[in-house]
Amino acid sequence: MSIKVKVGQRIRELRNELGISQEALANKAEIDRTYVTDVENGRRNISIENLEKLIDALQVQLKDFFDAPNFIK
Amino acid sequence: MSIKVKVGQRIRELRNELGISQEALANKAEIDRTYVTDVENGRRNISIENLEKLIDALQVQLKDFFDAPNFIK
DNA sequence: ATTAAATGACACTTATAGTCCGTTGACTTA
DNA sequence: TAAGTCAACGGACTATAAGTGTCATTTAAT
Repeated sequence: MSIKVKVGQRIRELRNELGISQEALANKAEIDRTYVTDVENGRRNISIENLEKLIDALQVQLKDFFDAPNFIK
Repeated sequence: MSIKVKVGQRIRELRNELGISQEALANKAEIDRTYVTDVENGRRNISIENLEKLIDALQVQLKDFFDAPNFIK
């Protein structure tokens, strides 16, 4: 599975834990609503700056974002 | 400090631990040498796919890459 | 002091990241 | 009936990352 898909799944997982919509997350992270949809569905090769914005909005540390079974090799 | 700079510093740190040149790392990750220079110096907003290539080449897990004082908020 | 390896700086093209407008369909509540 | 929220998706567009070339500078060894 590609890193894009893994990142998307993890973002969706954490967003659902927060109980907020894609649009709410997008607004919080100050990125486009349609872009969040694409990222969650593994269609975007997101840059580190936008990934940081999303992870901040999801209120987790970078290291904890990547501390999930999906990312371990 | 921006995430770009932090990522660059961390890559340089891990590369030095491995004791390899920028060019050797670039070859391992199948990325251009000058691109690695730019990333290490915080001049590139790297994508998750290229970051994964570099982290793989540095032989660390994503979560361990971000488990450094620089990245903790 | 000269050579060679390693790194830095930066301009440039092309590929694609990311935005903005909208529509559609599934589901929910009134 | 609607009327609202939400996610998925498309098309057109703009901004910028990817990728490369070239020359300058540093560093270490001879």
